[in-house]
Amino acid sequence: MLKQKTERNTAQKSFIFGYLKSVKTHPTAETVYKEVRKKLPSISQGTVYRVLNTFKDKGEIQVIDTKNNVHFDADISDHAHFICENCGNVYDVIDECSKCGILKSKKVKVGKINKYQIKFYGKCRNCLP
Amino acid sequence: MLKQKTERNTAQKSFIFGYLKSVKTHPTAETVYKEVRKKLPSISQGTVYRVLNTFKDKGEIQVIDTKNNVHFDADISDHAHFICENCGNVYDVIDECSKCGILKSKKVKVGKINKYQIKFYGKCRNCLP
DNA sequence: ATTAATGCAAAGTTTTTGCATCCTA
DNA sequence: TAGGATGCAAAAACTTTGCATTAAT
Repeated sequence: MLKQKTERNTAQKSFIFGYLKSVKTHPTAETVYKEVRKKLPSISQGTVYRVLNTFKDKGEIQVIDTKNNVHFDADISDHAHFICENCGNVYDVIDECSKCGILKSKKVKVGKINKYQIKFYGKCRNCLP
Repeated sequence: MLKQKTERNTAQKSFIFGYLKSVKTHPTAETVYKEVRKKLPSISQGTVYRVLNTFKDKGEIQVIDTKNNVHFDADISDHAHFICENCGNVYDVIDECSKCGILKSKKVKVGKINKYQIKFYGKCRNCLP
């Protein structure tokens, strides 16, 4: 019988997850590192990457890849993002997609859908002329 | 008056674009390199990356980021992908989303949509039990 | 002939990882 | 006090870039 690893709570994990939960800005790993380091100066980049990957693998956070960066989001509800092609900011656009039947039914021909992510690209209101 | 750069046609560009157009498998940069090299043994990785980026910037191909890889797709119509969480394969699921009014209207509150990309995650039929 | 594009290799960027140490349970 | 997690730094992985050369127009 294999021994079960028991996960431990650490300040690093708490601060990282707490920070991600507190913002709606979809920060990058580097931003997470910089922000968390303000409260926990000893934290290392390696730990930030390790913890973010662990959360991702457990499905507790989701990842949004854009042209230039990898963003993290502690809101794991199926939802959409709007990525400004000008400034690169990532915005939530949850409501606008809630009526799509296809997404709700979660069935497609190629397989069984577990989750989905929609990305809209365009110019955000800050960057429109 | 500034001089206008005129783009030139090269075998490298033709083979890369032709290969991307010929497949429905959403290959990675490395796969593009390996495949094109079969026909054009002298091509370099740097050129592959440079050409792929140029096509991307011109909007002639699109990029699909997944957990483990960056995939390229010469089909630039707004469409959805299904990413198998088991084998990592990327499939097109165009038809299933064509009825979503939100996507068609291309308007959201945060800005003006130029294009969109939907990613479904799950297990493909090959990987279902 | 010009000069855009390539091949090559070096450099840059981002992320992962080995290991000694620390600290949670 | 056992072993999971961290900090550190080195390494890996991936992508970009400078430059001499090639080749498209």
